[in-house]
Amino acid sequence: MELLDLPALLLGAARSLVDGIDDGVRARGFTDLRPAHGFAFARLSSGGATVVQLADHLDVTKQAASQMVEDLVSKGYVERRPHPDDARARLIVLTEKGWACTRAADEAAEEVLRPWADEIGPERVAALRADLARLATPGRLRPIW
Amino acid sequence: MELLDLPALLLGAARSLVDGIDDGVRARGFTDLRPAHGFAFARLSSGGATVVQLADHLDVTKQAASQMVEDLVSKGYVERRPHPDDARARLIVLTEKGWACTRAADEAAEEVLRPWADEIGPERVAALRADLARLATPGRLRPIW
DNA sequence: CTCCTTTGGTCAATCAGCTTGACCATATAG
DNA sequence: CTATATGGTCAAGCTGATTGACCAAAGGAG
Repeated sequence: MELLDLPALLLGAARSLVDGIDDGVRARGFTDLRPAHGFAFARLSSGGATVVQLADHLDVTKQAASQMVEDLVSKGYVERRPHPDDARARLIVLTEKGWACTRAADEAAEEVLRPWADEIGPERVAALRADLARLATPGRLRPIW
Repeated sequence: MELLDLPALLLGAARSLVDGIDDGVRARGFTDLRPAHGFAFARLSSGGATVVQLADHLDVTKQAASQMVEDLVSKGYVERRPHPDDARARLIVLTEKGWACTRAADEAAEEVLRPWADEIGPERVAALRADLARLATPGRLRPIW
């Protein structure tokens, strides 16, 4: 059993997926975003997050996360609100534009994955999900590009 | 069926794998390499390649590939030989050190993948391989980080 | 309550890896 | 033979990250 091509295969699949979704998002009019922003949106879409929480989720320094937030604020996707419990912190939340983009990303992901999922069938999808989860360390997601 | 977490799952698995292999390679004494170098080595290990071929494989510009080759030459992993058929071109080939590193990477990959493959069984591995291949565009591998 | 340490956040400088643009040498087509 | 295409390098610049310094508010210990 040749295992050694699995990393390349996995990477290739991940990249196709991410690129496909990114294309779909751009096609829906959000042309000033990178895939990494999508992972930030995913974190922000459940009640917002602080810069530090975002940094932790993206596995970058808080400075990098802060720069990204500044970028997203200037483009109108998120806004900084005072944190309800901590006067030092700010709660970063999606704006309406941010939500619209999130919906567009969900549509794009569905569009890319649906034909593939239908082709291989639900039980294979479930198996793949389980096997991948077992392979991944419980650690965090790093959006790499 | 919730498909939308698959990108993150895939990315997470790919990253665990790549990081695990990278750790193994470092543990074997090759501390001055990044994962991207591994993908270059994979291309070079089958008879060498020109800078342009390498650039194509890595999906970067030929300038970027050239810089990477220069880096690997200076570290002793590859060498530039005159190309047998084309006086403009140079054939980039692995040195003995480059081969040693390639073997180390294979060992590391085996070490990371074997327990997981044994756990889920060969038929699941085969299914996963097939499903991933179907998901990936025939396009090229991009080593992203 | 006051001190001291920890934590959230930003500013500034720097770095690594990649891109674009210009250029040269050789190959190849007409 | 000339003209264009291709392999490769040099140089400059950009982007997304990093490290380091710093400030303000929080939280624990006396």
